[in-house]
Amino acid sequence: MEYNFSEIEAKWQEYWEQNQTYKTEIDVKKPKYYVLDMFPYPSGAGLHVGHPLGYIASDIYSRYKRLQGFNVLHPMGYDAYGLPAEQYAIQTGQHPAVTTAANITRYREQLDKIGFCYDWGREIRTSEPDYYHWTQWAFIQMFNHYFDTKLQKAMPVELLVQHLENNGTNGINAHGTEELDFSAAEWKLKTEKEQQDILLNYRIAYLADLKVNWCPALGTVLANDEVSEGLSIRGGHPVEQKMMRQWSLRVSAYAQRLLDGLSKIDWTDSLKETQKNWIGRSEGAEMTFRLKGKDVSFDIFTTRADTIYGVTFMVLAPESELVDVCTIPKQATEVQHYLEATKKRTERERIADRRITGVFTGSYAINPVSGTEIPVWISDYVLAGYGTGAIMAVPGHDSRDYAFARHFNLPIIPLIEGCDITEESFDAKEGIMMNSGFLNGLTVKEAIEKTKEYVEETGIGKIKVNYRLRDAIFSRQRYWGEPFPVYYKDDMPYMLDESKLPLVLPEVDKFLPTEKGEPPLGRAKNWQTEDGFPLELCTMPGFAGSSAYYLRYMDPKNDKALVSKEANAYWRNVDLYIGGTEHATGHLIYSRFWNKFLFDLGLVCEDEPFKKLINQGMIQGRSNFVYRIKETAPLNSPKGGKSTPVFVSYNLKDQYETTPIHVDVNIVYNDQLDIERFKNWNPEYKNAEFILEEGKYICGWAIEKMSKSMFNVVNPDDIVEKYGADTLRLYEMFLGPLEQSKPWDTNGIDGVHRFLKRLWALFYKDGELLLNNEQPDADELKILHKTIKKVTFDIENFSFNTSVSAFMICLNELSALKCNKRAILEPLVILLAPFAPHIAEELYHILGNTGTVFDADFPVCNEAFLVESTVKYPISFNGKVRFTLELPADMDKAEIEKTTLENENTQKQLNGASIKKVIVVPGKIVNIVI
RNA sequence: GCCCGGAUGGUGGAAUGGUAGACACGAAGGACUUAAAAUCCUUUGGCCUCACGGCUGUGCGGGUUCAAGUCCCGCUUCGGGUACCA
Repeated sequence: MEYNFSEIEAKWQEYWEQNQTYKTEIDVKKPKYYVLDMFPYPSGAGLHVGHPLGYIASDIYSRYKRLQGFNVLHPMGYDAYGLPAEQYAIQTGQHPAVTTAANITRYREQLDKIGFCYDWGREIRTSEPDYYHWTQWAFIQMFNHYFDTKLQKAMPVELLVQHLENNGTNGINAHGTEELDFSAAEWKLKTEKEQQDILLNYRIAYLADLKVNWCPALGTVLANDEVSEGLSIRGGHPVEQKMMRQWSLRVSAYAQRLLDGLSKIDWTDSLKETQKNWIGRSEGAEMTFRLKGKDVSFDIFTTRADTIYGVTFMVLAPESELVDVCTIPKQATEVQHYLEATKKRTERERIADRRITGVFTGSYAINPVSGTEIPVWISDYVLAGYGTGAIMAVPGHDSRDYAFARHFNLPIIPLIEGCDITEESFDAKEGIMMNSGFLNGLTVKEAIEKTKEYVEETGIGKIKVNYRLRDAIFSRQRYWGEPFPVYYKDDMPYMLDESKLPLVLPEVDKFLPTEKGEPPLGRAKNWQTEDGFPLELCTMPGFAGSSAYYLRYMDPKNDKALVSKEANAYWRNVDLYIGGTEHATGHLIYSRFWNKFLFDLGLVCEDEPFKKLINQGMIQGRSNFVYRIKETAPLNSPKGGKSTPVFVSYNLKDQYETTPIHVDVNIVYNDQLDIERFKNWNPEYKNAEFILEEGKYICGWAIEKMSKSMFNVVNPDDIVEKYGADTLRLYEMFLGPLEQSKPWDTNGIDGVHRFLKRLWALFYKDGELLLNNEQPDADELKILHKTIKKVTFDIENFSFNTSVSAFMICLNELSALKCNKRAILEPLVILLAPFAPHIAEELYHILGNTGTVFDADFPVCNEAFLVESTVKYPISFNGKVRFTLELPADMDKAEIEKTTLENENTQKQLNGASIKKVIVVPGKIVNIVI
């Protein structure tokens, strides 16, 4: 019997489905373990060989945990809303629901071939009404809550209304967009519309006029994490700043908790660091500056209050409300010109061209500490969105201020003894203060503390913590997303009653904005409530559906709640989450925020959604090249030339002038081109000629991104077809450490395929079953248990590449011993089952078992079999190993030293030299220093 | 600029401070075969040597240590993240 992988794999995949092997239910008798993959957006291109990397790793871990007796939740679903399907719909008129469904079918086929242990009974799709019901529901809760800064948690808005009725804004602890100030009496005098407008300032989901990232090409607003360097992440279209009334989520209120939570979770340091930077906590002081000659004062934020004596000018952001106040009539025209010029520059232009620009307002502020008068300027290097939109400029010790001062010839004062500021500012927080009044002689660190105290005591300011984290803009002017459960009355937003959920996405005739420029939902017929109030026209962004999907998997069919109390109490949170780093500042922040919000409401029992997180590395492509000799370019080329292209093999190409051309990696084997297939690959090369080396055409190669245009995309289906799913799974793991980025190179897959064939050969040879029931000897037991120990350790550490090599070593050793013993092979098969489930099932049955191998117990290492009676000591001289010496394992240090020194090889090496020192590490090494 | 990772044979990669290159690919040689595939065996970091063996070697330069790919300091370089964040 041969190793017929296609037959075996089809057979077991069918068995698993028929027997519901991976169906998961709550079982309080067993400990739970929740393994989650980041669910995919089902794109039209299907899966390439890089996509399943993380899925294979999580699948191995899930199966391993199950074999160890855990009740493992391992679900999968689809992030089904998204821009590409809608862009495609705009171009073709094809409804995004149709293309999305087709893509999902394709994904499912591809995933099924790899043999994953997902419980497909729990599948979710974010675009299904019974799923987005709960996305809409969560939004309503966010609208109905505010963030209490003292309790550091979400509280019902009714409590806030009570407070406003009794005390106005006095003593209020609500995180707000703006600081408001009114009395209880004033509150009561306001109209309902005015009151609603004020409440929007505090709600966690709120509507506000914001400066947003507007992408004209996509016709929508984008969140900060969807924009990079002024271009949209999806599609790379230019993004501009625009004021718009938009829904937002008050993520910034949770900044401190999002930061604190990082210390409780097992994520990589680099990912935590990325989130820390994104949250961007900075401690400093907010100080008040008075304007000279006017009864106006304004606040600035600084982390370097200690440099207050070095302030030589102030700078306002162009968008700041203070611009009007500060600008004197004489400067008005100039300021106006500057503001207009700034407005015209897009974010992208500002990044590309960092000119120093600015304009003087004509006003002077007064330094609250030194009393000095300092000019107030306007410049776009100060951002309206951070701090107070105004800064005190200390050119001596801030490089941006320095550049500005140099450009406009403003004074620069050094504040640190001995610092050189002739060429650049001295930004480091070190040294002894000077020119700084009461701070002179202190170190910078002392000065920072002293200034803080001073600021608090004198009341010229207060200690303040600022965060870089912005609220998440939640409106998208697109069709293919969750509708908001929102209607408008008198221009104010109101939530639909929860009984009206889900609010189903309506049909539209086209997926484009209306003539009036409204979002596509403006085309929907009867898009209004029963009472005739208009419904919201925007839809929710991509991250809406992915923020709480891990909760829904716990209880996917529940139509009363997102997740039942008992399902949540059992499954709690994700024990292991595997996915890419690209979600570090998007999904992984939003999910944590969303979960914390639900936690505050008492709806989920864990404060953090993902306990342990592993980022699998990117699989890069490995492209192949052929080299066309230049003068053999096609006839229609400007240079003319021969009509038949001539290609020269890699190692001979330097003898010619050549053009490298990407060639499909699927017609290249071990860098050798299949010439016949190449000729058929592109009609242009039908009659091509080849200059070969040693009868072969060898291709060049390069590591590039895996993409269609580079012809380096490898489809997992092709690999499964040719080698089987088990080989694919083993090979993906064998490529290298899970977290490292590495190129896919199909060369080398033969190694793991041979491994499986040789494993098979321990059971069958020439159609004869070799399996026997003989007692294993000590050597065989040692090989087995050594492997159990190594593989268990490696799985626990997610070092799957080394576990595959441990299996290979084990097999090499067993093959050498011609071991066909059941007592050895049966545990080995179970050990291998998480990695290569199909062949393991088959062999498990050949061993005479029934049912599934995944109901077996994972083998446990018995250390007794690993005990060695002797140790081979490397004997080194001055650190260089010269020979080895086999000594009894229980020999003590003194004895080892004595035996070593008496050894004739030692005497030979010493050659009469005197010994300075002998280091003996029992069980390890002997080093003789001469 | 700042933060985080890397850098080891022709290639992917192993290596709790203790014999660097496990395991695999590729390559070379051999066996089997009419031939090919498949399979099996041998060799495979570099240099010197018929050989025994020796020298050298983990991006570069220092250091700590009996002993450094591994720890420390200073660079080079590649990848990722992030940015007029005051």
